[in-house]
Parts: sequence; structure tokens; C-alpha cells
Amino acid sequence: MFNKVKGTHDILPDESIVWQKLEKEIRILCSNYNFKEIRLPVIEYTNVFTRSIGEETDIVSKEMYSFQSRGGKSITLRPEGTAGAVRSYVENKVHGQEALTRWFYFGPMFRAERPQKGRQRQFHQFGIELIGSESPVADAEVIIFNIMLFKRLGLKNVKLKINSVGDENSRPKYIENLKTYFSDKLDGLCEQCKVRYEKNILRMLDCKVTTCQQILNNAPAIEDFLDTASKEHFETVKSLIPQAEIEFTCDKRLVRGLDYYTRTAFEITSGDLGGQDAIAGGGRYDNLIESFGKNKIPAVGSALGMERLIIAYKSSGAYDEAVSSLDIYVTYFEHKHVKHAFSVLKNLRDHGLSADISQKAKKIGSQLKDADRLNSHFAVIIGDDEIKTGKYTLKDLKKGEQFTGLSLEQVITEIQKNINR
RNA sequence: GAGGGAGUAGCUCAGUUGGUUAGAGCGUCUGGUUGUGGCCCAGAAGGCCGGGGGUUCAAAUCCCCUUUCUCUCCCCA
Repeated sequence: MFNKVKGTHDILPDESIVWQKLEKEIRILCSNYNFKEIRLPVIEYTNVFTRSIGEETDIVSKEMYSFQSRGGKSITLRPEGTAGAVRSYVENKVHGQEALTRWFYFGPMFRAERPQKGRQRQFHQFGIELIGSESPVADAEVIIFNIMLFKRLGLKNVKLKINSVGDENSRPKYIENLKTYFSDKLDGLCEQCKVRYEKNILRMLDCKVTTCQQILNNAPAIEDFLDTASKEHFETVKSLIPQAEIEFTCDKRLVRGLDYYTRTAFEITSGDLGGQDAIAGGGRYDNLIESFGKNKIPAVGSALGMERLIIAYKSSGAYDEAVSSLDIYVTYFEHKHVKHAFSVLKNLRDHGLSADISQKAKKIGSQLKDADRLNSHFAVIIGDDEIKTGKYTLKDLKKGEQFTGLSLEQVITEIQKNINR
């Protein structure tokens, strides 16, 4: 027996039809918002991620699939999309071609985590990146895009939380302050918070342990450390989102797991997901491009988990069971008819119909049963009489009606009349 | 990395205090007479009871190990 690798998943046709629908809706909205598709490699040199995401983050420190190339260089399966997009932006000198870049991408991402509901080792993200604008308009656009997508798909129980995580001026001061605040309170904190205190103090803010929460309640808040420019930026973002008739809450404890975020951070959760409730997240990353060796170019972006989107979509109520279907199925009585049937099949397909044919000249009833199972709208029946006269028998399997004596042209027009695309 | 739950037919699951050839529903295949699907009826195929070891006269059932899936924590999308 061969098994799929732990945390990977086969998407069979019954499932891929849902993916296609969602991808189609997403593409429509992208064109609506003027985002253009980029397709990037699944592997990058490891330092693309370590430098941008942050050495101390969980993703980099314990979740990356890295290996040595034959030349001895360290290569990593991408754990997220932004780092590669920024690498590509800088490498292709896109900043010289356009003032503002609006990209979107789809694709598999890889993280070596323990799989559970809504979390796999190979998972798929859709993301957008808006590069080249420091304006709060850009932040608002990215956030609004995500919410509008969920509205378009009919998702319910979706909540938007936003926060400002500061920038290179305010964050160090804030972190310094947090350290002092917690320094004499470490004994009352959970074991993990003690580790976070040393490694990534901001993560302490969203600890769920109640004793930690009590201590956190009196902890200094990031907003008191924001400089006036950052404050103004955040206020403008907050004033723009309601213009799209979108509700949100400000969550002072919202921090993100990737180090590159500055100023605006947001997260969208769904009540339909269980433990892993974040369906999309993102924020501003004004210093990331600079760290790839370019001038300081500001940017905002977001990513959403496709598997999680599908879970939420399926439980939304707006979801109709997607079924594959066929326009016409070709049946024939005896083996000697197969050549003729085959040319009819080709003709039907040439007219753009989705058509299939029985593999064997078994009993016609059995062939019609096959047609029914394939969810075919029509079946054409070919035998001695039909071949002799060139007039076919067409059966409408949905209505249970049957037409006889139709020429091939009439067959095709009858089908085209009844199918809607 | 830590902790729960579960592996029996293609699918969903029964399986008594260990006791003969391991069951059901759905699905699949065949048939119910000549060239007509869905409903109905009849029949058939299909299982190393996840794998290995142990206890026993006897193991799907009890014990140990292992593996896979799943869920939770952590973290993230």
C-alpha cells in the first residue's frame, strides 16, 4: 500500500469542481479590483524566507521544508507567498515599470505542522499584494477586497479584526516597555509566555490562559506608542472601511506571526472553522522590500487559506452541491455500429458539446443507465435504422421525452436549445 | 512538540460474556426475452477485521508494539 504524505490531500473531481467555482469567483473579483496574476516558483532559496519572515518565528524556526540542492545551496518549499512575491518584485525591477503594483496569486504552500481540521502540510493560499503605496487607501482596499469576496460567496459568521502594530520607530519602544512591565510578573505567567517573553514578546498579547489575560489587561497598549503619522494612518484606515459598508472591531491584542508587518494588521475569522478560525489575514509591510536590497517601497497584502475558505463556503448555506454533468451520451446497439457512433461523437464535440460514448455495445438500457449516472441531459441512440436513414433518435433524459427522425443538425440544435451556459 | 478519538466490503457502519463458513444498507455487476434510464424484484462479485507480536483449545473481540487517519493545544491562512 502506498499512502499520501502526511498532511497532503488528493483533490478528486467531486472536490475540484468546488475549487474551480471559488477560483472563478476570485478571479472575477480580482479583475474587478484590478489585480493581476503572478505565478511564482514553489521553491526559493531559504534566505528569502528567513530574512523576511523572521528567524524567531514558528514558521522559520520549525515549520519549513528545507533541503540542499545538488550544488549545496539551501532551498525551501515556500511556507507563504509574500516573501517570494517581494523577491520577484525586486529581482524583476518592477518598481521601475510602474508606480503601483497590484498582484494576486494562487498556489500551494508548505508548512511542517501537525495536521488538523483546516490545517494541512501542503495547503493552498490565495493572496494579493499592493506594492508601492504608503497611503491608507491601499490598506483599506486590501481589507475591503477580502470582505467583499466573502460577501460575494455568501459566507456568514465572518468577523474582521484590525490593529496597528507600529513601525520601526514605535515598535522597539513598545517592546522595551512590555519587557519592563512583565519583568517582575513572570512568575504569574504560563510556561509558554515565559518562552515568548524571551523570544517573541508580542505573541504574549494573544495568550488565552486566564491568569495571563489578567496580567495582560493592565499591560501597556501599542496605540499609546504610535507616532502621530502612524496614528493618523490608522485612523484613516478605520474611516475608510465603513465606506464599503463593512463592520470591524479593533483588537489591541492582534499581533501577527510574521515579523515583517508594520502599522496595519488584520485578521478575518469565520465561526464555521473550529479551532483554526483564521480564514484570511494580512497587513502592511513597509520595510520588507528594503530588506531585499531596494529602496524603501511601502506595501500591503493579504492571504487567505483556500481549504478554510471551502469549509466556510460549504457550511454557508449559499453552497449548492456542485455536480458534474454532460450534454449528451452516445449509445449504440451492436459493435458494428461503433464506427458510425464514433463519427457522430466527433461531430457533437466539434460543435462544442460535452459528449461521451459507451465503451461497449451492451444492452441499450444499461447504456442509458450509464448516461443517467453521468448526469447527461441527452442521449442519442444509434442502430441499423438510424444509420440507414441518417435520422437519429434523441432522448431528453431530464424530461423523459424522445424525438425520432432527427438529422444530426437537428440533434445539435435541439441540444443547444436546451442547455444553458 | 504535547494530548484525546478511531482503523471491519468501494462508501456509511453493525458485530453479544472471546466460540463454527464475518453481516446490513448504499454502490457495483448480471438477470427479470426482441431497440430504451430513474422505481421495483431476484441473483452475484467484493474482506489477510490497518500491520506485527503475545495470551488462549479458540481472537475482529483481551494485552503490548507499530502505522495511518482524525480532533484539540501550540501556531497560522
